[in-house]
Amino acid sequence: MSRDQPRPLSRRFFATDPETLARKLLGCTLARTLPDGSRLAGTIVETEAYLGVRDTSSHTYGGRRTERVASMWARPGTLYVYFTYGMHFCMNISAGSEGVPVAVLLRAIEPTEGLDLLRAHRTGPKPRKKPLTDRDLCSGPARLCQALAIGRPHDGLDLTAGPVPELGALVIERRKTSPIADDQIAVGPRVGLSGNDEWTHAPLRFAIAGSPYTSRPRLKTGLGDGV
DNA sequence: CATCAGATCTGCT
DNA sequence: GCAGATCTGATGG
Repeated sequence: MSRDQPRPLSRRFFATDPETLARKLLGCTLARTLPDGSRLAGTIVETEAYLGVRDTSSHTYGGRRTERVASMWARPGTLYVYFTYGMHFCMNISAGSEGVPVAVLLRAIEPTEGLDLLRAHRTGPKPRKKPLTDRDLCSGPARLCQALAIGRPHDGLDLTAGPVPELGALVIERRKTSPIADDQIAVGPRVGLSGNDEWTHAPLRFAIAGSPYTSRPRLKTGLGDGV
């Protein structure tokens, strides 16, 4: 409440191939304002690219176009939120161009604002055996969504548009610092895939090298990542 | 730290 | 029916 208004990125920022977008997003601030005005934010530290119709691990492999994946086909900058494993949500941002179903999965952020509320969202009503550490708050695609209170209603949200009264706001803020250099980005295979082809092992997972806020399994740079 | 089962539901075969 | 872009708590080293 006591900060500048979030400055969303333009459509142009998202209108690129998913690998490029996955790299560009690293270091950007993901800011969420709840309907009651509370502000939550964090720095994006881990992403994955999903390459669409040719990518066997993409939800749109083979040109699949069902209601569920409609947002991946939408304009770049559209939020694609899907429900999985019976209890989790994961959020992606569509990339490329309208009609080209590629996207970037947000896998982890370093929490920077609203830590207490992020923790409350993650903990829920039941007491925990061991309290969540800051590192546990947003280090995983489903954790991230739970902490930021992102769910089914947010699917299809336009990240380049303003806030929605009932849903609050969600924006990627224009970066204050220079982009993360390629030699500071750790690259590896995507997480949680069950296939066993070239796409399963393709280096499409990106993280800020050395960040302690990424999800497990940790990524090695092979270039001295400082951890 | 590593591995494993269980939770819980939806879209598609 | 069944597998799925996951997470948690428990167990063993």
